[in-house]
Amino acid sequence: MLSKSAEYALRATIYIALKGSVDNKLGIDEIATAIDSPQYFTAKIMQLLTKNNRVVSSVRGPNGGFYLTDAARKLPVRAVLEAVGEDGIITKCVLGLKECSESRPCPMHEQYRSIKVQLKQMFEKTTIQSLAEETGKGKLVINNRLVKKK
Amino acid sequence: MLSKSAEYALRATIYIALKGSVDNKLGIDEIATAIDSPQYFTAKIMQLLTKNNRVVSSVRGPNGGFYLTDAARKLPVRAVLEAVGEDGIITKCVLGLKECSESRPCPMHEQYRSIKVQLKQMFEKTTIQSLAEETGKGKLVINNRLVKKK
DNA sequence: ATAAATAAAGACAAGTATATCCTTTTATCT
DNA sequence: AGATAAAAGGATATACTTGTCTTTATTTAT
Ligand code: FES
Ligand code: FES
Repeated sequence: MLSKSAEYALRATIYIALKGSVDNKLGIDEIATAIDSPQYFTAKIMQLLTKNNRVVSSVRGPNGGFYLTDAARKLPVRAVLEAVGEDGIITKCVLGLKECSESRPCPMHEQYRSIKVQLKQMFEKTTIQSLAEETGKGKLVINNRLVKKK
Repeated sequence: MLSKSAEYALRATIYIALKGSVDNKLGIDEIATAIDSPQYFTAKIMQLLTKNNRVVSSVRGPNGGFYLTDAARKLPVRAVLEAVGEDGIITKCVLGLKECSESRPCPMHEQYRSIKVQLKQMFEKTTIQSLAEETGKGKLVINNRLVKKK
């Protein structure tokens, strides 16, 4: 469905939204540990997310790290996918034809049409902030470790 | 969304269902040309589809080629995905967690739940035959060439 | 039986994604 | 100013996917 890059990018962004802030920036080691991802690879992906401050903000040096601005929190999840070059999932044809359109539909287009719309809406109407909020309040998980019992 | 292998497998299978039969077996060169796919690579994929006659049937030698049995025509599209080892799309978590379940939901699970069900149904309720029929009667396309004008 | 056609199988090449490590830059603190 | 902490950037390694080519096995037709 999504590439590893996209998966890590989404998990990392959600974690940063949940635990970080301007005065509590998160280090790459903490992030990678929290979301069960390979640290150095995740660092590379963060570079894509921070390019031009598009999604994630960062500062170097002591007490540096990653955080999200208020504006970034309002971005749709799709922004994360775009940052890692993975938004094909909401644009491409299931059968891999160059174009997906009503005027040139593939055999699965009819069946897929509505699903594609819903995928699109899921990634465009859901904001980073709303995902983080859900995660904060619930029993939602963002890594592969066992859920802690109370 | 899907791998190239899966895309070619689906396009090839649909084409064979549409144009082939026991007494009109299709050669790999014809198939690859028809669906705009690299011939040798497609041949490899056909080997996966014909393993144990799971989806596609084949015979070698003069007048040999690929075709579908009546039983195969009734298979769900999912069978093609399984043959190429690509059915993760209907089983895995969007965020790449090891498990996708109600008891251990990721932050996107709630939003994705219904889409996942629909994807599953699309691949399980649609048969190879029904796709071929749609393709046969309509203006549906299965390659990247321009649609012929009448 | 021999020849020819065709898929199957195997070996390899190229490209892309994933992962790790090392060096450089920048910011902070003393 | 100097030391230190942290991300950014670059170089490299590994694995997987995609694509090509050659050889082998099998079937059919002559
Ligand atoms: S043309 Fe294939 S999904 Fe739209
Ligand atoms: S747990 Fe992530 S989609 Fe179900």
